Amino acid sequence: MVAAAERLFSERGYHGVSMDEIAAASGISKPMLYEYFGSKEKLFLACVERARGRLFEEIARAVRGRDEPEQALRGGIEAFLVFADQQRTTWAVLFGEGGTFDEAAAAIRSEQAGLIAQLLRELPGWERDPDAEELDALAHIFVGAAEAIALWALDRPEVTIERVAEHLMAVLWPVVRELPRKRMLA
Amino acid sequence: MVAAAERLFSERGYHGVSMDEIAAASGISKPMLYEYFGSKEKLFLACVERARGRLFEEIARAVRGRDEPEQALRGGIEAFLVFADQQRTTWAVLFGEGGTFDEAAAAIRSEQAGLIAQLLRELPGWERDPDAEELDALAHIFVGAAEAIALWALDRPEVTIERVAEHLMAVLWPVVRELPRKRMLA
Amino acid sequence: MVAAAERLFSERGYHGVSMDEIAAASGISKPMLYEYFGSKEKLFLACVERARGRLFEEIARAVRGRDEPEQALRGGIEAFLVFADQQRTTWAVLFGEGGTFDEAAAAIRSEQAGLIAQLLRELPGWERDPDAEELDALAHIFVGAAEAIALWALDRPEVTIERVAEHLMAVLWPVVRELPRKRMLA
Amino acid sequence: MVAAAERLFSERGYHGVSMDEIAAASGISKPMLYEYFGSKEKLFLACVERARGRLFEEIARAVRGRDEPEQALRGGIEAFLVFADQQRTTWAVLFGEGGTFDEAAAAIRSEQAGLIAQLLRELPGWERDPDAEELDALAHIFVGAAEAIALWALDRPEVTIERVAEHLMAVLWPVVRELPRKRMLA
DNA sequence: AATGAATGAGGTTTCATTCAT
DNA sequence: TATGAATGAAACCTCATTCAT
Repeated sequence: MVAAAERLFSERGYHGVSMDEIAAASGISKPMLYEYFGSKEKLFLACVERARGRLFEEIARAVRGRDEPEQALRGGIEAFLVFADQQRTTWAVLFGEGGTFDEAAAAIRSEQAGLIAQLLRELPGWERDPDAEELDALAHIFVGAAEAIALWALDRPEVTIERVAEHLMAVLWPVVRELPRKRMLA
Repeated sequence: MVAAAERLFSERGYHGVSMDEIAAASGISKPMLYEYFGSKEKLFLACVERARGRLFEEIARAVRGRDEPEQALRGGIEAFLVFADQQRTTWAVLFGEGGTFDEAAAAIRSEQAGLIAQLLRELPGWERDPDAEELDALAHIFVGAAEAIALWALDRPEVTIERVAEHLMAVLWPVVRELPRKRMLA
Repeated sequence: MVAAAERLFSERGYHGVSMDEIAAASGISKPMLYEYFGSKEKLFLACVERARGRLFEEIARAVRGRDEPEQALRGGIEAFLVFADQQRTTWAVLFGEGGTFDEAAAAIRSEQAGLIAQLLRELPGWERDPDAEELDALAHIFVGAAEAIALWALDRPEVTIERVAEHLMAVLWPVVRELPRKRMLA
Repeated sequence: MVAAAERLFSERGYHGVSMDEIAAASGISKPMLYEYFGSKEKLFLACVERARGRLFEEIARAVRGRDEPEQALRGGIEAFLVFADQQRTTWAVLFGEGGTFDEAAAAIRSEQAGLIAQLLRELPGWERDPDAEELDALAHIFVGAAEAIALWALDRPEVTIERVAEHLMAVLWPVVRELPRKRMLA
């Protein structure tokens, strides 16, 4: 039922869709939308939450299925790329609405980065204590890089998803490989 | 005159600002805004263009002022971080409006990545022919990573901008250093 | 069961309360409200009727309990003041809804004034035939004066209800005392 | 321009009139109403204010034109009665909206009673210091009595306005006449 | 007998945009 | 050239009211 809203939002943005349209596309009436979600903002957040849940699941599954860190990283990247294809607009709204969704946006970013940081922490062969700030910053960088390359790929349908993943791997893998061994900050 | 609009947009987003407010903040009347810009969309694009110009200038100046590639990279990163502090919302709107600004967004991304790619091309000591797609993809990754770390830094006022730059350097510098020497894709 | 509705209406006015709220506060479901009362208007009228009944009872009891007219008047005034404390909003709605409740409002006013007029008629020592119009007009004046002083008292919690009653007595008692003896109109 | 709104409100109550209707009746468009008044509540308050101003003027003129207190009182009463004929609904809304207009209602009541109290204070021949609370309470009683008899008169077109005024005089004049001479509270 | 779920209609408010001056 | 005044359209939201169970 929230699927229709999610599709519309991701296609035309938060302000590009009216509650009337969502109601029509959902096959229910507007007051029902309000009965269930309370407001347009909350409905949007429900869509975000749903998308976020799927994203996490898929990344986690892709990562935990592989034993080698390199394969795990590549798997996670590919899962993310597949996903980002659909949710570009939704996320840009979430992070760019100028105050309206700041709280939710921060929460999502935190959680997303938390997942990445956790994965980094679970790398085999740590020879030093992982530094929390370092892992956090890296996680955010990874996510930003992944989002950017996903966007880049959108404009280049001729580039396969595997090749896109390789571009990203070329940047991230050296970092991941060296991370357990030596501190990266001067 | 467009400065007021730029400030408002970057603070509260495209839909968070009305033409009335912009007119009031600019000290001119609404019909004048329409005389000069034609529509709200075009006014917004003018703001984006102006911001883009400044960003390019500042990054270019920061980069070209240093001889060592490592210092140049760091300088560019810092210039970007300073800038991103103010334009976060504007850019998210630009890239997330669901169709409205897609053309302009693509143009900006292209140009921005073009600048980075050009800088990479100008690295000293290339031992091979630079691959256009590779440079382009890297450039986008760099920009995405920089945007992400900038956002991360916004929530952590206790982290100095130099330290933020170092986190990013830790990821980007190895790539830049090795880039002229060997192809990164398998 | 209608008690909940009466409380809500008297607190927030006719339009300030929704049928949803009344149903929730009553512990029954909305369709039951409609089964029992038919419409919001009829439910409101039922509340008014209930309140009116209590008011009459209480005034009548207060008045008939005393033998001396002065004590009876004071008793009635105090009973009214206590009551008006709670029903202010309800009554204002009843009399001010612009057509919706005019019929019921007129009926209530009539009956209320009829009670007062009857009490005046029962004063001891009439030395002339009571004039119907005169009694009716006086009754309305008494009610209006009582409502006004009740409202005045609401804003002044430091004034005791006895003192409020005395203010009103100072105006009404001379009239009541002289009424049976001589015609008041020129 | 606010006249149309005042008429509609006084005929059908606050909730009985929509902004659409007011705009249509005023010959202007809805956004203009909002430009001028900001909200429906504020528009309603503007109507009340306008009516209040007229009421005060008319009462003051009627009262100050006569030298004898008895004539002054009668004049004020008649002015009020004429006025109340039109504003019944408006005022009932003002005083019965359950919180929305409480502040304005209190202000109006205060001012209205203040005017009456001042007139009482200006009675000739005070033989004691006027007691503020007493005057205030009396003023409110007077207003309430006047409103009630005005309402009563509405249902009885056969009763002339002069006769209505006499009914009220019969209650109020003895009080006014004795007021300067002796304290009325025990 | 009783209700969760549903809705048509209408409310206030705002906005981008344009005349008339 | 410049603007105060104006508006059509549409947004979000709520409510009294009714089915299907």
